[in-house]
Amino acid sequence: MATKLTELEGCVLGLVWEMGTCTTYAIRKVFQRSPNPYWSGSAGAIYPLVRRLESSGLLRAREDYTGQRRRDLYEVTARGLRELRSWVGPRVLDWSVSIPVDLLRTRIRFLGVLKSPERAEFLANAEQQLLRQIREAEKECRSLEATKEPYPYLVARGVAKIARARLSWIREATALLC
Amino acid sequence: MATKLTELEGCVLGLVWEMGTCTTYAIRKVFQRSPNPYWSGSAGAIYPLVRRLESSGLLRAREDYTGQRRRDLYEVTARGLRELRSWVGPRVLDWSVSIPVDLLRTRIRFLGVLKSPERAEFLANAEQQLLRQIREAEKECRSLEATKEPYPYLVARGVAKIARARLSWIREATALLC
DNA sequence: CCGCTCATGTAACTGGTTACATGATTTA
DNA sequence: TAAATCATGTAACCAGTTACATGAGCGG
Repeated sequence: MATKLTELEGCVLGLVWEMGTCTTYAIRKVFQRSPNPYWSGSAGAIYPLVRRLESSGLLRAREDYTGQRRRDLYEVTARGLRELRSWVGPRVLDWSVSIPVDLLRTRIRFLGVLKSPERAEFLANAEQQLLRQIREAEKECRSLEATKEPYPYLVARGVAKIARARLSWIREATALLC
Repeated sequence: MATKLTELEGCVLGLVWEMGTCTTYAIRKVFQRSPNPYWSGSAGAIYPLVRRLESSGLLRAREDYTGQRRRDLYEVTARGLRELRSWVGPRVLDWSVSIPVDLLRTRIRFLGVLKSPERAEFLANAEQQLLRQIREAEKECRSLEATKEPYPYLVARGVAKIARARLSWIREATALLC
C-alpha cells in the first residue's frame, strides 16, 4: 500500500480498470490517439510500467493465443483497485489542485524580451490557436454529451473552460500591452 | 541556433536576462520560493544546466571574490538573447498553446472509481482548495498591479483566471454528479 | 561562537524519451 | 502478396529528482 503511483501509473491503472481487460498495446494506443500529447505512450515507458504494476500486484496478467500469436491480457486486482482509489482521492492532495504548468504562461513571463511588433504577433498568434482549441474542445463536448458518460464529458468540459479562460487572459494581455 | 532549449533552460535564461547579472544560487532561490512547485530548483538540475548554457555560449561567466569566497556571476550573451527570443516566440508553437496538463483533470477522468460519498467529498475538497488558490492569486494580482511591471502581473492574472475557470468547472461537475 | 544564509558542487537514481527490432495476423 | 495493424520488447539516452557534502561570511 501507499505505493505512491506516478501520474502515468495512475492513468494506466485507471485505463485498465475502465476497459476491464486489455493488452499493453491497447493502453499505448489510448495515449497515442489522445489529443493531449503530454505522454507519448512510448513502448519504452508503457511495457516496463505495466510489468511493474503486475509485479507489485496491482495488475494480473493472463496469456492468450490466437494461433501462434501471443498477447498478455491484464486486469486490475483487488489491491490495484484500492490503490487506484487512493490515487484518485477522495483527499485531494495539494499538489494535484495546484496551479497547472502552462507553457504559454512561462512565455508571457518573459515576453518583455521581444520587441513590440513580435510581441503583438505572439499574442495574435496565441489568440488564433486558442480559438481553434476552443472550437475543437466544444465540438468534443457536444459529441460526448450524448453518450451519457459523465467523466469523459467532464474532462472535455474542463478542457473547453480552461481554453476559454486562457483566451480571455490573452485578450487582456493584448489590451494591456498593445 | 535552433538549440531547442528545454522549458527549464528557457526559464533560467529568461531569469538571468531579467536580473542582468546573477549567481546560479540566486536562480535556484527563485524556483524554490515560487509558489508553483513544478520545478524544485534542485542544485543537481540547475548547476549542470547553467554550465551547459555557458559552454554553449548562451551565458557568460565571471568570477567574483568576497575575501576567500568565490561566486560565479552569469549574464546573457548576444547569442543567448537571440536564443531566448526564439524560445519565447513570436511564433507560438502548437504544443506551447496546447492543453496544459492538469492533475485534477486526470483524477476527474477516473472519478468513477470512487463511491458516491467519496466522490462528493473529493469535489467539495477540490472546491475549497480552489477557493483558497483564487484568494491567494487575486491578492498577488493586487500587489503586482501597483508595481507597473506588466509581465509578472499578467502571470498572476493568468493564474487567477485559470483558478476561477477550474472552480466553475468543479462546480459544474458537482451539479452533474451529485 | 553559533546558527543562518550564501554559494558551489557531486552521486545515485528515476521515469520518462526516441529509435530500433521482431514477428504474427488481417485487410486491401 | 503487399501493406497495415496487432503485439511484444530492448538499448541508449536525457533531464530532472533527492540526498549528501563542503566551506566562507555575517548577524545576534
